[in-house]
Amino acid sequence: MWDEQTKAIRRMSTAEVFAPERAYGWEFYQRPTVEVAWGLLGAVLVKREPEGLCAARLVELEAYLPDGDAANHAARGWSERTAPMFAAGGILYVYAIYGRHRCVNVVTEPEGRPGAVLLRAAEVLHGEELMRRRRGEVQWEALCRGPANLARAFGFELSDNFRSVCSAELFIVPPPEPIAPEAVRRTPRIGISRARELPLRFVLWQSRCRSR
DNA sequence: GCAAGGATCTAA
DNA sequence: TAGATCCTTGCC
Repeated sequence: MWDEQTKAIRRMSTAEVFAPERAYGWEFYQRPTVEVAWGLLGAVLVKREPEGLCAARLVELEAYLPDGDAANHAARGWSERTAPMFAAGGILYVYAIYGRHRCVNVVTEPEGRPGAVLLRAAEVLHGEELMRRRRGEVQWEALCRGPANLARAFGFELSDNFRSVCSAELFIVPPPEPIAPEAVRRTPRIGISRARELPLRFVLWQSRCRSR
């Protein structure tokens, strides 16, 4: 069940898809969170490290807004944990949840406005072997399915807080072609108790890597 | 269906 | 400083 864009992107060469010069810059992230979320859907997260290159196409995201969003960790103001969200967009906010897990967000909006986009699922394009070393023997579809699984496959840790997503080692490349709005389904966010009604989860519905 | 388990927040 | 909470996962 491949959609056309997934097929297209898998045909492209490593150099075409994973070039840092094609990546989003600071100005992209320092905009309203929902706009950034739209721009990140179908985009490719790339992480270069000594052990190898990891790349995956983002297919499921959640927006956490700076205003009127009780589910945002930063809704009750600044804290040590949420400090990255108050910085200018274009860095990571990583937090621990339920003991063993990590969740990775891309910080949005200008400095002082705590917005973020949670990375919930992605289709692996490169680095499958390295990800399996971290995740164990799971199917390709499941490598980056679910926020904590994505974080683990990419090797993100709490120490990656404040890390730039506009560097040569970590960046996000826009989709080769615009995402058709009808390919996207918006739903309430997963696992939250407050602000359940807001349709801030964005899913490329055809993807076999979206969470269930 | 629910336990595991760590960091953080809140109330005291 | 104790107790609750939490943007989850995988095993029962």
